[in-house]
Amino acid sequence: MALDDRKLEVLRAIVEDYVATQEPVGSRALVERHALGVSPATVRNDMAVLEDEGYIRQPHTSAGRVPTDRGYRLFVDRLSKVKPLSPAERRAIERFLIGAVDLDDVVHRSVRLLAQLTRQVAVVQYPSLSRSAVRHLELVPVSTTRLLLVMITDTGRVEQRIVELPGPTPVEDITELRGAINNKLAGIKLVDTPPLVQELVEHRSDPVTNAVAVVLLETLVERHEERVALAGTANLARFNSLDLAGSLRPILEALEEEVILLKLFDEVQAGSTRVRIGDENEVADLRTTSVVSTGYGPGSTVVGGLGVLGPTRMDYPSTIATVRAVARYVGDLLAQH
Amino acid sequence: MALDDRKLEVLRAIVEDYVATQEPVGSRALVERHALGVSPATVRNDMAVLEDEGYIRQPHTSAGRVPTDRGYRLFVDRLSKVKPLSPAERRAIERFLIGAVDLDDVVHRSVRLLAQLTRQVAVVQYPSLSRSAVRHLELVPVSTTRLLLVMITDTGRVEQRIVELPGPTPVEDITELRGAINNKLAGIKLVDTPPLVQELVEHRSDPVTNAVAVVLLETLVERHEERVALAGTANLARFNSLDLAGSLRPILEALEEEVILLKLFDEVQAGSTRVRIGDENEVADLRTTSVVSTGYGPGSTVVGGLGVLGPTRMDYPSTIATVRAVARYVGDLLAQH
DNA sequence: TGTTGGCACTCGAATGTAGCGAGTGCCAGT
DNA sequence: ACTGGCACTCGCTACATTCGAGTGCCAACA
Repeated sequence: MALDDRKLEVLRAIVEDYVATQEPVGSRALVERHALGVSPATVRNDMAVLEDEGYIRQPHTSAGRVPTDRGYRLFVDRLSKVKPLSPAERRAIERFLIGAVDLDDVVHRSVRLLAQLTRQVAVVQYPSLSRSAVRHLELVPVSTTRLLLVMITDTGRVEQRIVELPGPTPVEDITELRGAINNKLAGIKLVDTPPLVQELVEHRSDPVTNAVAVVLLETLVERHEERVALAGTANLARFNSLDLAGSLRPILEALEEEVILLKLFDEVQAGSTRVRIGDENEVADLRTTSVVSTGYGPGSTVVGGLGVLGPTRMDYPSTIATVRAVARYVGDLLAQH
Repeated sequence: MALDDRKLEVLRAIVEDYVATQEPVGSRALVERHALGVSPATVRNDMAVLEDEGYIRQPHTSAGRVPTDRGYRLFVDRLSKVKPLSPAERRAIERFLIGAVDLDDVVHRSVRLLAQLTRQVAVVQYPSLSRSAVRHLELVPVSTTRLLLVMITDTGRVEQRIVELPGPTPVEDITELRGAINNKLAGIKLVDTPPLVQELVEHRSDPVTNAVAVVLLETLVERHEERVALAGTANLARFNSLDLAGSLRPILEALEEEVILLKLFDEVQAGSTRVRIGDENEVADLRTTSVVSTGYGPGSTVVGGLGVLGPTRMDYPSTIATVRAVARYVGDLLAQH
């Protein structure tokens, strides 16, 4: 049986009320608060259908209805209009991000901002190394047999590693090698660098170049250096006894695993916001939560992801709007920088 | 009335049992589990005295006794011997820390290790900039009017800032300036650098030096760049309903404030472990918790602090032992590096 | 066919009552 | 100074009762 307009309207009303009040919503309350133009009895019939179709359910026999994951999904896909941010929120975003001095600062500020605006857990991925390009590589001698390799990317990220040299090496050699490396790699996307490093090694074939190249390749390739910032875990405690009953601990544990957090941004795209509701999450411990994520970057490119995580019972329209807005601002900021 | 030996013994038994079972302990249970050599009635008399003195209290009239903050304090000061780590724990520490590749890695690994071993919230402060010395300063041109200033400290920490130059500047000038700066500052404790930078500016007095010096001073002086790593917040959820009843949220909030975390390490010293129990904490939101902290650094110097935070009902002897052990290992690691 | 009012029914939450038992404080005896 | 005994307290659990929100169903109606 297809759902007619009124049934959809009923579903929307249920979702909105439940999100607002956090309590199962009954037929009477529904017709009182929403101008549905029909009696409670009619609404009850509609609700029975919605329940058959799996969009809502009853916690107990004599309670009101609560949306299921599937109900939220329908709501997000077809029933909700993205709620535009209030001017106050826009101002808050600008004020908060305007003073950022470097990349670290941008990331920290945005993650806190996001947590504050959505009152949920916020996650911001640092601009992904693999999606950036090399701006500059520096080799700094720290002793006669040790170098510090510093890589700066066009997104402002800085990575450093220690290189152990095979033996004492004059500074001039280092300087020369640095020149060669920069010539080869500057401006190149990180993904495209490894073959160039190989070329370099083959062409020069001396032990120092070799030693540097090994570490350099690690730095360029190793994805495990992807980093994320987290904020607002305290907001989880707000729900403790209700939606997330008892599952708080596993959620906190999951949030401490960088690997898991990175998964949230697996396939992010700029502009398109992704919503994963409850069971749609791959990570088992996060099945009681919803994740709203999107990509960000200068212009329409994507250098990283950001998003928020909260109970499935969240205010999707505002959350989505906020996540998008913050992503756009952060992207702009990176473009200027 | 002074507390005689047996009364102290009773207090110790109460603390140990309560920590182990998490339930108020009564006189009968006490004589059964500990070889006190006296009857429950005698113990009751002792307990009455201990209660008068404020070392223990009764949650309700007909319940057993629970240590107060003051009781824990006495226990920690006079009654507990530091429990040596098990070989398994020592091995775990070594294995966990051995593979660390850089400073970031060391800090991350140790904070996770600490959280895991103590099953509590762990906090590790990055080696404090103010306590380190300059190893090397690098100036990397990223465009004709922009430099990246990279500072490497002897603890392995790397700080970077962007410098906007007053106008296009030839690379040679930059190289020369770098040499001058390094001559002046290499090996100097950060605290002692500002006057030297002043000298440099006065001596050279050109606009480029000026621009660099401004940023350099910021980097050298600004304490707000102190950073901390956090792990094990999920462990807080274990206590939720019991010790920390309801206060979980404010605690999580406090833990998100770097400023507050840094306060935990305000006056840390190497070797001496500091224990702050309940009310002894300055931060109001942490009054239901205890903090065990110590300093670490190569040799007997201190470059940062680390510690754990948990409910006042914690296993102090093991926690203290673990915190100390990890601090020592991390210190050693920094010494090698 | 869709909508409505009415009504019996269900069941969770709240409230009240009673008994149990762990634990105490006190006291008299050794 | 210690101990056994005893009356007393009071939180906890179990059980019974009530209350009411909310439902499903049905017959009536447009």
